[in-house]
Amino acid sequence: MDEVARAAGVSISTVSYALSGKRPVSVATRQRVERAVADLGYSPNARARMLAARRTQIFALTEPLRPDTHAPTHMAFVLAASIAARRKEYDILLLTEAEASAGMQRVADSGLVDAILVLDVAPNDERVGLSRAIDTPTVFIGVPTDTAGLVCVDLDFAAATRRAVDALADAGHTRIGLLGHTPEAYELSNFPPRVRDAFRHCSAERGVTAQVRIPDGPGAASERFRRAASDLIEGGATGILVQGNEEAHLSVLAEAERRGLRIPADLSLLSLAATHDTGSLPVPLTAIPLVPQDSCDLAVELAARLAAGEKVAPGIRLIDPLFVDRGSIASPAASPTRPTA
Amino acid sequence: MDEVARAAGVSISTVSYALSGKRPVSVATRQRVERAVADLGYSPNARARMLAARRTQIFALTEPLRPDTHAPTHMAFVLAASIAARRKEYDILLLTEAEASAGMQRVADSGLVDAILVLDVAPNDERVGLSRAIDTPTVFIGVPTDTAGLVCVDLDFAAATRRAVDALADAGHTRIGLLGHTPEAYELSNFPPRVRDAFRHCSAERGVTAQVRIPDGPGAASERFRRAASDLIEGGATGILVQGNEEAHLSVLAEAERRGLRIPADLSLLSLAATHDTGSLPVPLTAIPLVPQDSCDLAVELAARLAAGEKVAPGIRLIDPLFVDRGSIASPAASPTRPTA
DNA sequence: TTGAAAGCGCTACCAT
DNA sequence: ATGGTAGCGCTTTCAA
Repeated sequence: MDEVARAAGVSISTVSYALSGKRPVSVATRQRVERAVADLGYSPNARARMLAARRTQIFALTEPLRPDTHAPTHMAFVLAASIAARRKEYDILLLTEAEASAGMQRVADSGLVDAILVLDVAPNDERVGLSRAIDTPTVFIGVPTDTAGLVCVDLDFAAATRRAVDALADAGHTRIGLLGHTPEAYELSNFPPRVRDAFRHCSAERGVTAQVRIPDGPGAASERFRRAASDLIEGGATGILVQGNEEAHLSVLAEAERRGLRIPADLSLLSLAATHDTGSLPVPLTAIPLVPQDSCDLAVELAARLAAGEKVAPGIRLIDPLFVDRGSIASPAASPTRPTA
Repeated sequence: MDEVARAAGVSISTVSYALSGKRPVSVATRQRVERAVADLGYSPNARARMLAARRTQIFALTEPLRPDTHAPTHMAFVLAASIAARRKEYDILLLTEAEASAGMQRVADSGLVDAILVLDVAPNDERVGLSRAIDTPTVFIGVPTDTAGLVCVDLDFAAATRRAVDALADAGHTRIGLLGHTPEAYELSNFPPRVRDAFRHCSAERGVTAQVRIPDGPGAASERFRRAASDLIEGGATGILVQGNEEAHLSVLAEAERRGLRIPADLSLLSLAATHDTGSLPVPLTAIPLVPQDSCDLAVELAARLAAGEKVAPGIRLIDPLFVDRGSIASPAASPTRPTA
């Protein structure tokens, strides 16, 4: 930087200001600095900047990354967070230690990062308590049980579920089903219970009969999904809300095909809170998707503000659900007799 | 740190040495320092340490993360790299920008990281040229076409393939098949061609008839895999080397079941270079796996040495393949007439 | 609009 | 075995 200053015939502080723009610099001077920078191939030293500015321009992203987690979904969130962060001149440091708290504590204590983004939030997440104990601002992508004092971001699952129930009820369905998540997901993840409860609640309000079927029992995952879908259809459901990953969706479609049910003529389907592309399935599905980029954009926005020292009111920021119509919902078949396998 | 020094009644440099261990410190002093550290809840400032020590204890991990990449595999490598790095006191900074080179250039120029790990290496990867132009040490996990001057780490695919061919040939198979990767993988990834060529070469050497079948044509991925397996069996292959992800493996097993072929009595199967657990498939498969942790451990080891200023000879470090016998290989059925669908 | 200089909080060299 | 101290390469306050 010293060399740049000499080459441009200005002081070192003027170079700093010319580059950061934190102080007005005359056009002539700025150009001389820019030329010197280009000529010398100068680029500022991140380490020195970090120490002097007291910020690293790095966010930590904590994600336990258990072996059983659904990789594509997590990858989507990591990618989305990374993209959002770069837009605001931040880099992402990955924290994947077995004990999620250890890494968080470490980067907080050492001042290695300006803020922490918490992914894959469990209802009773150990990182919740820790975030209250450290000085580094923390933003949760997902909503744990106890949110006191926390900054959380998530899809508005209640609104999404209501919208989904309404879509089926509006089309005339009176018996609707929810294909649930796996039993474990109700323990480890934060939103499945919220969706289930909202589903029951909204269905009651709309006066439609609601069934929830969890994919459990023996067999491979696809078999459990298929069986769950089968049970819902047997139970009289003419419209089903499908949750889960691509495999779950494919299994439901496979079961419909097995029974010779056309979509949406014989069976209405709506994908709820999926992160994969439900438009490229064998039968494109109308969907209320969970868009990682939306959550991550907002989370990064809040993290950046907190890192800049701005006050951000604790609380839960819910993202409005998006409704993507792909024509997989219709009125239930007029005839009560429907073809079965 | 100043406070700790005063509390312990020593100089600030002694505190530094007591904590880093870079200079012998008497037991008594060390204990006084440790007490002071504990009492004051002191933890060293990472930013200051970075500037003074001229290293950040951070490795960049560049991974394009295209939407079409197989998420579970990439995730496995990211996790493995993270674990390996933490063992050596390094953190991982994720670089996933669309133009992989931009991020690499940036962290190199600013001195933000001590070394760069390159994942998902394409045969003609743009990061190869860049790595030669920057000062930051770089380690490739995968082998590009032009490796001059590079430090690369990878599974010894040639040895793995030879071992696989030998296993089938030793069991008495005279017609063996290779279930190839998808056509795109041969362009974007670096090892599929190596395996294919080694397969043909080794088969010729062993005097066994080799068929390679690429899963292409219409239909879903699983359908293409199934068809490829079917073609190999129709072609007379009594032993098949299975590559690819879990779906590919499942498809081959499904096709075998469809034809009523028992494994290994009627058909021998060997999984080659898979990153998922081939022991938990419906039929556990004998395998020569690709173990992300092995590659990442070695890569991190080399990166750490380079970061420490040690000389590391450029070149390709190949990892010895592991052979995991799960009993899915047997002698080919004595009778030339085998049941077919 | 610009410059001078005091840090930022450590590391590591030079002493003793 | 320990202490003093000069940087590391920036940012930012205070002055002009």
